[in-house]
Amino acid sequence: MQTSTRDRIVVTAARLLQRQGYVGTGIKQIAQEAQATLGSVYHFFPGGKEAVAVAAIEHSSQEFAALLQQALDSDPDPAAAVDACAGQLARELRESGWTDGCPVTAAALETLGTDSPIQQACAAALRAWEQQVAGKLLRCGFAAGDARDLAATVLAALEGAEVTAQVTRSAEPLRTVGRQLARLIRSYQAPDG
Amino acid sequence: MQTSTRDRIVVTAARLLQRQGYVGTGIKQIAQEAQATLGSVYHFFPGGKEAVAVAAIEHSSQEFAALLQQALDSDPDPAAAVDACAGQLARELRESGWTDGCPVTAAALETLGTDSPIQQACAAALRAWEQQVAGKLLRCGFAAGDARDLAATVLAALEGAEVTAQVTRSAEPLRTVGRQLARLIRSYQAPDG
DNA sequence: TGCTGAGTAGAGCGTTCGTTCTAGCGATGT
DNA sequence: ACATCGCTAGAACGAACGCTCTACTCAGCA
Repeated sequence: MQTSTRDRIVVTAARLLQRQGYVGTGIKQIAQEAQATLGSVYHFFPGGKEAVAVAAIEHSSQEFAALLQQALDSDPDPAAAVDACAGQLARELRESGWTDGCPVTAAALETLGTDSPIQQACAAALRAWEQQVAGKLLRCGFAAGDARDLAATVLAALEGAEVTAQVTRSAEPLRTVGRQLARLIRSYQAPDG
Repeated sequence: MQTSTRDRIVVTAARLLQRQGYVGTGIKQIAQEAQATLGSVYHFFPGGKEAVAVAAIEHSSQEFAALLQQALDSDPDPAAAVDACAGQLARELRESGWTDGCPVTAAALETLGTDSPIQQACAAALRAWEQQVAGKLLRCGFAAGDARDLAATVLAALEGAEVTAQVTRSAEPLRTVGRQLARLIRSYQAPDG
């Protein structure tokens, strides 16, 4: 067995959470698709379903952070990098049949009223990704305030575009938003920025 | 009894769907909170839970369309109108304790893989809202292509900002995105647009 | 007075949920 | 050889799920 049972549970749970949300994903389904048994799940995660979900979200958070960093580093120009990032999201979304969107949105929306650790994990993921974008902008010479505002906008727009793309089963929203975000970023680099 | 039983079911289902998603909302909960009985629900909606959800989403779609139109009409300048729209969303979100976000996102994300009527209702709602924004831009003299791209970006960004605002329990993402969207729109009105 | 049909009321169906439980496996240490 | 321990395996629990079903109320009408 190449991967450990625990890892298989986390990875499987992450994928299912991404596609079906928290309530829509059952512990038994996770165990079955991870080729583990119920006993194993509760052995590694005595905290039950919620603990599995938190571990899965943290896994997804780091996994996407790596992809995001790679896309941001792909071009020295931040506007082009953000556009590339949107393109990357569009490509992966299409390849997955429009099912694998943002790995935390679905779970986050379902646990909003509560102050569950799931919600906190999702918030932490969003904050970390935003920091990555802001860091790229800072390194490119943007003012701190501009970098913060732009990073928040970039992340929100990409998030929304991904949802729209999933619902309409089209890559166009992501492509369009990528172009518009690039334009917005460049507007700060213009002479009268 | 002022409102009809059917209307109470639809309105209650819409609110619950918005907050808890499709899977997280039970038929019995809808019936209870709507002060109706299970028999009444299945009397008015022989299609069961799915039919209730579709009716609720269509209701939410029209309700939000009215609010959106009102915000868009509040200012002749499209950039200011979009910013006002973001502000309006931020205000309502805070007043609801960060629970009442986009009325279709949660339900849409849960039914993505499927081709259920719920997913189609959500897609129709998004398309209708985008058309409203595009219409405003067209009326303000924007080129058709620009209006379409901007409308898609505005809607995606607002959608994403609302999710971010809900997860972080802060109005700032919506305020920031509103300002940045206004800037983006104005960049098309500049002399070298 | 009795019929009809819309709407109300809720018991109960089979299924699935998250969780707990006991039993057992195989590798390791002594 | 034996005990220990990490892990696997799945039966079983109570609760909740969506849905079906029968019984009931009550207004309208001849």
